[in-house]
Amino acid sequence: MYITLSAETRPDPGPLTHDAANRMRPATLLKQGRHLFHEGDEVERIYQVKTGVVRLTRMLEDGRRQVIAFGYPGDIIGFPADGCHHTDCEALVDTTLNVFRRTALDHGDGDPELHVALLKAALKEISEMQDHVMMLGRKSASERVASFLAVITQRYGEKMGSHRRISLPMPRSDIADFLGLTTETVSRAFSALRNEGVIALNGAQTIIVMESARLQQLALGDD
Amino acid sequence: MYITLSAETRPDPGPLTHDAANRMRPATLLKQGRHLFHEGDEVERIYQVKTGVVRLTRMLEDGRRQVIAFGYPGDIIGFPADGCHHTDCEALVDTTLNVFRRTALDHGDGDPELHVALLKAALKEISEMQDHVMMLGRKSASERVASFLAVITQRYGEKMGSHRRISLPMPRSDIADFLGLTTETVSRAFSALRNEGVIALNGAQTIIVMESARLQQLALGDD
DNA sequence: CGACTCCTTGAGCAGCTTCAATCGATGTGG
DNA sequence: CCACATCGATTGAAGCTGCTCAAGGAGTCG
Repeated sequence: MYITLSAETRPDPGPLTHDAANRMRPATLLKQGRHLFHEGDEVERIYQVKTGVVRLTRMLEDGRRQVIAFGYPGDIIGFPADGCHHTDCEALVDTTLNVFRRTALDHGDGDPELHVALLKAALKEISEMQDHVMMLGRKSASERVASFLAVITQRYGEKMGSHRRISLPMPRSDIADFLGLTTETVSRAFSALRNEGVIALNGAQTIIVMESARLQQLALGDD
Repeated sequence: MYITLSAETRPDPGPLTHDAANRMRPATLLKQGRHLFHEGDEVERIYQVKTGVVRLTRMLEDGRRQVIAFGYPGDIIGFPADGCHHTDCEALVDTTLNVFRRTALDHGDGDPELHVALLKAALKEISEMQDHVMMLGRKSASERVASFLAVITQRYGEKMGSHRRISLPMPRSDIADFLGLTTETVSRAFSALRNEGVIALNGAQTIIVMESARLQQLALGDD
């Protein structure tokens, strides 16, 4: 999950293709808090999130942390670069994953459709990452938070009459490390949105988006 | 070109593979200042920079700009997402490019090696982009500038005794938009490095790196 | 030489971070 | 069932980093 605002809804988060589904190993369960892999591990498998949410992080020597992405259902996780993982991956909630062999990237495991699908997924990831770069490089704190909420709402929000409800499985610190901010700044931005009536908070995890159009405006700096 | 610090030197920036080279169209020339494509254009071809340097940018409605990447020799440019370009691409100097059909992504244009090579290039781009995200999200201005110079030095610096020389084909404003800073901040960071004897400036475009080890320390926040 | 563009430097300001205290939800033991 | 401990979230106050605005310098091209 990166910060991409687009009009179209998310494609079916099911298996890559019917054929691809036939080739993959049975889904595995990753319990909340458990790591799927660590930075530096050799890449042996590639995963697609089936249900749940995972977090991809990278660290600097001195402990500064960046959340690279959140993996939501349908997202492909664990693309290798020179053979090893460059992020840690941890489950934010109990998560099930479809598993593919790494070799599927080289020759598609005899399944050209799978190969093409993986390439497509990689291209989508590049594009979404570009949005994330734009956000980190050029958007203000409040714009970043609005962007984050707008994307989650658009992709994963449940309709509730004219409103939408989203649940945030990650703590504020993960959101902060994703957006390049501190937890305090994220919290203040949430409060500001609440005070303006754009969102309502129901505990820290559940958010009612009252004015999603306004949220998208704010995400683009249209204030 | 993203901000990746790694020990190994850059692989041969020649054509993807011998076979792939045979399949591609003859190299084209893109004069300095000319656009290869614009944001929103339909993707018809994919390019590999042969000589020269290009700049990939993305804009926000209100004019804020982010340089997503610089394309140096060997880099693949123009990966599509839902069929169209999401960045502008402009040549910073006269540039030659190898050209591939977009369909090479779908079925390799009958060349499986090419298909694999493109996928590999996409995976590398994802990894480098992750470094860029880490930098924008968590590094200070001086660390970003040091990272930028360290990478350029490592990959493209010419040896000059114990020093290395690099030439920066892009103006300060492009560096600033790449690093998520302003030109003034970039300029100040350059001056600080000069005052500390880490680099020497020979005009604005040519830089002598006196202490590249120190530069890499600074890039990682080891000050 | 003069005009232009880009780069550098300075001064003041704003936004975000840091540090610190409080609040609120959750869970545990008495 | 309540008191209390714990952890995350929120809010406040002060400080710092990087931005804005402005002026001057350096290289380039007519």
